[in-house]
Amino acid sequence: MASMKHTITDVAIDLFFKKGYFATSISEIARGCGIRKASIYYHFAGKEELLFTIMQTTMKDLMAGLQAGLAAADNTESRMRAAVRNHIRFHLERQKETFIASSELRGLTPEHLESVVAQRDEYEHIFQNVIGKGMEAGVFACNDAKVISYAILTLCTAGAAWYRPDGRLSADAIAEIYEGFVLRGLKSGGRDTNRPAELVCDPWPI
Amino acid sequence: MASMKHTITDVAIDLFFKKGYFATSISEIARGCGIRKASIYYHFAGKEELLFTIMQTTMKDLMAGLQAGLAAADNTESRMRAAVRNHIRFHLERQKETFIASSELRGLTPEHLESVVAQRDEYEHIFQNVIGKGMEAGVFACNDAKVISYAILTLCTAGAAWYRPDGRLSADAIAEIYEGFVLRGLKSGGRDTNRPAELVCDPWPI
DNA sequence: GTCTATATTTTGATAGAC
DNA sequence: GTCTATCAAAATATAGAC
Repeated sequence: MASMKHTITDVAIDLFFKKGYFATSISEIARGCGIRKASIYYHFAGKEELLFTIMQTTMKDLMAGLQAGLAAADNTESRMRAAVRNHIRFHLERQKETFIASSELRGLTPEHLESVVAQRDEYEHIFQNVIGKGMEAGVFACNDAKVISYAILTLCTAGAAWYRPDGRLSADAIAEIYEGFVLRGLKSGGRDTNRPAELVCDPWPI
Repeated sequence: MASMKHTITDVAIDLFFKKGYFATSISEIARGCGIRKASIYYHFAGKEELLFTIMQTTMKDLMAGLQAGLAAADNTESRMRAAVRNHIRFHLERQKETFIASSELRGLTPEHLESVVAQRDEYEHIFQNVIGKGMEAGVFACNDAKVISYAILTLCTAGAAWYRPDGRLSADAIAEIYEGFVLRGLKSGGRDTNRPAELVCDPWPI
């Protein structure tokens, strides 16, 4: 059932995750698939195209999860919770691909880099919009939405770097802890809204 | 004043940060220093020793900053604030080195990896101790101190990946936003302490 | 689709002159 | 301390048989 193209992708994901993109050779990927390295070039133009394919698929699926989560939520807080939950869960459940997608951008050609960064920017923009709406509504502490979005996104993204599927806590348990931590951090009413509103409520001026 | 050994280290930090450890060659480092690649080997045993030196120095300085910050604070909250502030500020101000230290561990020999991981574990342990004390005292929401420590540490560490020294916000401004976000996330009294205390107050069982 | 064989380049590292 | 010269190994990628 599994095509060789699929097998190559899976082996590459495994090796790129374990050793890194630059430290992984075409020969190793071929060995993992039980074929010779020349055969790889029948399925992919080269190592970089393999990396690009992995990243593109990952970003597409990540975005789809966000859209689905947001569509099912009807107020600012539940939308934010859905966004955080999707982001952290996706990064734990598809750990290898998400880790590659966030750490191997330097392996892409300029054209492919531009394409993946565009996908990432679109995703971030939606995320920042949810945060910005919450700040405008006073549900979240007024702060710099862009920096806060980076904080939340990278926080979850880094989960792919330390998570162990056979570890003490399940992905669900971690997602619940993270969701609580992030939402508390966002909430207004605390003593830590320590900057004047007119200075920091400026979500997207680059 | 600057010795060649120092110059080599600086050039290597620059290139490892920009291109990654595996994608950087000894020739490139030599070119950046204005010498031939063979001369590098007079100062360092090889590329890996260069990486190890960078990482070791970075971890030592990071630890020194934490110790100094904690020594100047006298209660749980201010100790936590000092720990977070040191961590985020260090990762922004010494962006290149900290980025390398957190993303190029796979480039180390097993012996050197063990050494750096030991330094990192010691650092994490101190950090987790501050969090654990806050939870015991009821100052922080009772939660899994280990996971929360990973959340906070990776959150700040990732700052080295997106920070731009010439960007809209200074390292100080970002540090203040992060400190507020993290402390709010930690505080008890919110509605998000959603797990039984006896289950989650279990800081260090691996 | 996969193979063998090979071209080309580059790598990390060493020897020995100066 | 830095150089020239060189080595051996490994890399990506291609040509052409089957």
